[in-house]
Order: sequence, then structure tokens, then C-alpha cells
Amino acid sequence: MPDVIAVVGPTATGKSDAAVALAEQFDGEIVNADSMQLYAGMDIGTAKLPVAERHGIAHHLLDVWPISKSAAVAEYQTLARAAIAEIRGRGRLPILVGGSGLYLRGALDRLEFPGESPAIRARLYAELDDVGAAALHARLATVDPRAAASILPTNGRRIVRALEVIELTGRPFVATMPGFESVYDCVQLGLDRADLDERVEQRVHKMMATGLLGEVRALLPAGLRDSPTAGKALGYAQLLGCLDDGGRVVGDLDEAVEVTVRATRRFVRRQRSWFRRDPRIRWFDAASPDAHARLIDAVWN
RNA sequence: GGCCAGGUAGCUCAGUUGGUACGAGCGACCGCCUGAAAAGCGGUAGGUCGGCGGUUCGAUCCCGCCCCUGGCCA
Repeated sequence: MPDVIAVVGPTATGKSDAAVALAEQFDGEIVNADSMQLYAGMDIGTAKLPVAERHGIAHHLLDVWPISKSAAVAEYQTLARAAIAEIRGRGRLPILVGGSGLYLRGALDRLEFPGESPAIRARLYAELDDVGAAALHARLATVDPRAAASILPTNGRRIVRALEVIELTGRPFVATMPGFESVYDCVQLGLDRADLDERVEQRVHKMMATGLLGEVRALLPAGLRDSPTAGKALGYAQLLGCLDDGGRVVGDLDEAVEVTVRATRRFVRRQRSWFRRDPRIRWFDAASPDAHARLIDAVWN
């Protein structure tokens, strides 16, 4: 029996249900590894499993952040490892579930995040606005040629982060991901399915039918629009574009839904290309009628 | 039936005053990713320019006929 099980894969494949089935089978508890389900109040649009469908299984790290908070992998890493330790301490099996690739690796792998400085970062972003990414990249090249070589001159975000870390630590920025080395004895189960594009479309429509617009509207006073990460979530960002600050619809909702479907499909592609590289993941067809049974078998090996 | 507009990349459209299509956005495919990762960034592939004939050294662009789409008139 492994220390930890992880259920990974692109969005809308049925990971949450599969995790519940595994938890029921192995006396487990679930730890969320979805960057957006961390936020309280974002339920419909993040496809958070409703309490009724959790079958009494304990779920950790859901609704732990206010939407005003900027998401951060390093913090998640700490939270996730603490949750895993605590669950194991009680003799139960932690089951990590989610589609946020970097978060999963942060929790599971030998990864160290070098710290952050909001002040330095803010200054660098101001500079980025001013002089442009190419100029900042040129500076990075003089300070840290290796980092500059692996970061494209057009990727302002990563250039800023590299300069921030260098300034903060006085050391070069490690701009390449390390190999796949877990800190736990972990089984990673990947879920995917061929009809995902259709499912994504259906799911977005279902979200609208079950009140996503109202959910977005309700988060307006809490500052969803100004939230650096929560406000960028799929569906939320698009619907925000249709609402004024009073929550009145001022844009084309059908258009927003269409854009959300497209953006979510693109997201699925990105998730696949991220997870594809990890040789440890064992893949399963989520559309198979006995998918859960196969996952359970795989845990035994 | 007549008139007008239009038929160019999978979609929506630019463009060529006749000399190998600078095409663009979206989509598709592939990839990158160390504190915003549902974010950010990069690469590639797609075109008999509606059909047939004519004029021309040469036509997607000119002429004729035909087909299709939309609109207007009858």
C-alpha cells in the first residue's frame, strides 16, 4: 500500500468521483489539488463536489482561501504536506485529487520554492510595463545567463519572477523543472477520456443552468473582479466581463459561455501536455464502465 | 423572373490597379512551465483564391456562361 495516492488528469474527467470511490475502498481521506477549489465561494464554476456526493469522506483543502487572496504554490505545498502528514498520522490514506499540475508536483515532489517579495515583484512589473519584456530579458541575461537561456524573451511573467528570486536570494534562478522524484511512496493515477471536448461543453452549460452567473454576482462585493487569481478562473473571468459592478448583465452571455467552452478545451490541452511528460502516471480511460474498479486494482498493483 | 452584394485557410474576413497569396483573428496540432499554473509563453500545419471556357507571354484579380449564398424588386 502506498503512502499517498494521487488522482490526476485534465478537467471534467471524473477525478472527484473516482477519488471518493478510492477513499471508500481504502479508508482514505481526500486532499484537494485544484488551485481554484481552494477558494471559498467558488463552487459551481470549479465543479467542487457537493457535500452530498462526498459520501461522508473527509475532504481537505477546499474553501481555505478567500477569493481576495492571490494563489501561491509554495503555500499550497505547505498546506498539502501538513494535511497528508495529519491524515497518515491517523492511520488513514491520503488521496490527492486535482488537475493543477504544478500544485501536484509541489505537494508530491522534491521541489523547493525560493521565496517571494511582493515589493520587488511590484517594482519589476512596473518596470516591465515601462521598458517591455525584451529589455528585462536582456538584463536577466547579464545577471543569470542560464536562466535567460531557458526563458523566452517574450514571457514577461517568468522573466519578472526570475529577477525577483535573484534579487531576493542573491543566487541564480533555477529555471528548469527538476526530474520526477517524489517525497512519498506515491501511486499516481491519470484519468482521461476521448469525449472530453463534448463533456466540457455540456458541463459549462450545466454550470450556467445551475446558477454560475449568480455565484459570480455574489462574489462581486468580495472583490472577485480585482482578485489576481480567482478572477481569472475559467468561467468566472468570462462572466465578469458581462457584468457591471452592480451585478447587472451588460454583455453577451451566450458569447461568454462559448468563449468559456473554448478556453476550457484549451486548458485541457495544456493539462494533457503537462501530465504527459510525467512517466510515473498510470493512465486509465475514465469512460470505461469499470474505471473505478481498475483504479482500485492499480493501487494493489 | 429582374437587380444588387458576395463566393479566398476548418470558421469569420483582409488582399492582389493581371506577374509565384506578406495574409489576420479564431479554431486545430505540438511544446515550454520552480510562489498568479483554470495563469503565462512559444512553435507548426492548413488555400485547385466557386466551376467551365475565353482574352493574355502570364489570370485568383479582365470578359462570357454556369453554380451557390444573402438582400432588394417583382
